[in-house]
Amino acid sequence: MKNEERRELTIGQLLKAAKELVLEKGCDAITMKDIMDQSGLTKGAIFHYVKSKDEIFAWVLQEKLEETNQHFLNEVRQKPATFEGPMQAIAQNLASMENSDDVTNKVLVYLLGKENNPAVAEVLQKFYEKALSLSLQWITAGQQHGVIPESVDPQKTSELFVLMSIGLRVRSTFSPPKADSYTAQDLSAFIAASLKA
Amino acid sequence: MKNEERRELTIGQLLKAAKELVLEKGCDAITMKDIMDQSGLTKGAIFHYVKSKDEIFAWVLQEKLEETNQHFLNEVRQKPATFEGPMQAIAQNLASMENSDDVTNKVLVYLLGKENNPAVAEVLQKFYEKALSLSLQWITAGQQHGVIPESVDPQKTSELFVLMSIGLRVRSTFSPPKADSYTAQDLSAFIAASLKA
Amino acid sequence: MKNEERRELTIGQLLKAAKELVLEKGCDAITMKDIMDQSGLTKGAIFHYVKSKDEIFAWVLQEKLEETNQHFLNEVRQKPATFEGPMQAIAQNLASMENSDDVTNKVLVYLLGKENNPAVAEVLQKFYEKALSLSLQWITAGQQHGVIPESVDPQKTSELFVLMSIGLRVRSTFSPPKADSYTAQDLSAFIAASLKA
Amino acid sequence: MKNEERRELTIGQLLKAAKELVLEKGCDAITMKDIMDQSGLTKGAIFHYVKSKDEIFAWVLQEKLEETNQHFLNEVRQKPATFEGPMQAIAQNLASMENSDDVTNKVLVYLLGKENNPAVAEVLQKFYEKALSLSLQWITAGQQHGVIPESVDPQKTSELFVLMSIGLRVRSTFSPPKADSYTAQDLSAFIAASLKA
DNA sequence: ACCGCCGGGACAGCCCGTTAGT
DNA sequence: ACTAACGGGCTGTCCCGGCGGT
Repeated sequence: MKNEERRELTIGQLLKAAKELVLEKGCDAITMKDIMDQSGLTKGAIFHYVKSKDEIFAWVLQEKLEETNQHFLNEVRQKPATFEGPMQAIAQNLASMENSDDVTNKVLVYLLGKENNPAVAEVLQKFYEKALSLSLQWITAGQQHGVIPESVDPQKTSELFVLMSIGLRVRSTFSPPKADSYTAQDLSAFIAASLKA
Repeated sequence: MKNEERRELTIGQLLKAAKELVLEKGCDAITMKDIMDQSGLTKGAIFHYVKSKDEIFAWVLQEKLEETNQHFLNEVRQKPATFEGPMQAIAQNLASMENSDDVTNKVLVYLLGKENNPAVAEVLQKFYEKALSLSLQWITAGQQHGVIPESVDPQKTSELFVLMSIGLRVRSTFSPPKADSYTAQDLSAFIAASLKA
Repeated sequence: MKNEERRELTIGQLLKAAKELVLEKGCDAITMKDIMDQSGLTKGAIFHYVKSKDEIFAWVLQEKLEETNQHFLNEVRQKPATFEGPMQAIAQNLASMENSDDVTNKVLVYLLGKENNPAVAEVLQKFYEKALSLSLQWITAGQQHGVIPESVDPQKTSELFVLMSIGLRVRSTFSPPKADSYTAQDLSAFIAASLKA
Repeated sequence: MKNEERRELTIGQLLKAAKELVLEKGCDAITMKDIMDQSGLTKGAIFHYVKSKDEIFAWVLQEKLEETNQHFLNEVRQKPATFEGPMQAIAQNLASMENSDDVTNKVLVYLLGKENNPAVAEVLQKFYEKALSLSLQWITAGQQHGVIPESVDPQKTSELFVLMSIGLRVRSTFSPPKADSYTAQDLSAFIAASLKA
């Protein structure tokens, strides 16, 4: 299957170039020419796979989404069912959300302004739902193992967490970290407190 | 001053047209031509006042910001220092944040992707700080009047609220309201609870 | 020969799709993608048979040309050598030439703008010569049977007829039929008169 | 009126470049870059005046149309009301119609394939109607001066002539002149004969 | 031979912003 | 203050070549 390989390779090049450029100059300033130069592909090759420039970024987000998903599935399997184990993973994840150089943050915020594009809207939708679903999984798992009290409403609580995490991501792109900001660490503490109540 | 009047009039037309178009087709799809047609102004006239298209949207956000500010200053002056009075105003405001047809939400999310533009970055910064400042004012005022306990950390708490409100605004633009979503009402309840603790 | 059958089938699909699309949206607006979708063939399959998009239309014209040719050969064989018989066939043919929804007209006019392409030029040439030859055949046949006087110059007369028929075809594509237009019927009368003189 | 001058100048450059290129390589092969290079204008400048590439050619045809019109109005005023005078002008005009290097012929045939474009359709319409109207004017003028018999139907006859002239123009673009072709001269003779009958 | 997918690159037209002019 | 000419970068479309597979 030679074609299959080529396909994977090309898409890999494309996504790699896109991620590099996002860090270098920010989504909005990236042109197709930038992507062509960085990836070594031509316009024809790129548009063979995507329908618009924005769809490239949607793919990047999608990829990140799958990485996170994979990462947490591993976490769940390996770690024993303590409270601190998953909580540490969450804290780590939240930390990346307030990093203004995080590709996911930049791409997410860029795509938010492009909900017109159905492909973008779909990915954003998925992103939101996946975040929700992961959050929900942990809470219910925690309740099953008795480390999170039954009094916690899994649905509402996880939605609250996701809402705040979005706030964190968005803030990272325009607000420089300040001394007295509410940090990811604060949020971790808040979450921990909420789940013990 | 005749010139002053004309100036105000022109800018009024511009902002009015922009807001109408935002509702009609979404920020990203709006072109200068759309704005020209809708406002009746020519390109030269528009660029006489703004430096870029995005600055128009920045102005819209700015305007909304001032409206909100004005509105809440009135609230604070008129209402007595009870807990429920301001809380009602907050709840009302939160409700508009989850309305997917709210101009402020749409413009805010659009501008988030344009932080490259300094003028945009500045307005976003102001927007965030104003929201923070309003939140902070209420909490400290509440504490002074003894309706909010001193145990509440004003700074952190208001940052948490703003973070969540941003999450709410952002979610409105891409996630259709669902039956079991965490709503603005839930958030109001959460805030009320937090401030009584 | 299985291959032979498939070949015919594929080409048939291709031409059928092309003709349908011509009626639907006009030659100029048709893209390869349209043809692919309509015919169910892929690009590779199509380009295996033709060298360029325009060649598809050239084939369509060619096909129409052969149909007409076949039709008139039948006419000539079946009908006795009267004046009215062939004249009726001519009239019928002329009528289709002023139909703005006639595929032949549309394709012909489209190809006229593509004489650069040698394959197209060749088909146009053939088209013109065939029309001329048919016209010539009838006139000389008529003269042999004594229904058309010898005073008529077969060559010049048939060229005149073809010239006018081209005018008719071309006009059909851009001029809506008007009350006082020179119609195909008028042209039939003119031809009849010319051949009796 | 400085702007007016610039406007005229720019449009002049544009049309001149277009006409040169038509002769050089044929309408269909001309790209925007060709026109930009030849005219010295940029894409922005060109598209400020026209909505599409085809509209440039429509303008060329329009210009030619007006030239012809002007030319014949002069003819009509200067020449006395003999039969041979105008007939000579007609013959001259017909001669240019069978010149395969005539810009008008090339542009006309090119535009015929673009009737989809409303701007093109309009110009073609005008072209046809103007040709008709000129023809009609002469015939009726001739009848008033008694050099053309009343038995000639002005409307039908002029339509016939225009139809044939279109045929002549179209043929010029794809059929090389042959020894025994029906020439413009033949057509002149035919017209002369028709108008004396 | 036939067909499908990957890939290339020229091209049109859109769109933002600038500048000369009124 | 306002207008209109102009510049040119950018996206996405489109036709087609060519390899790989059947």
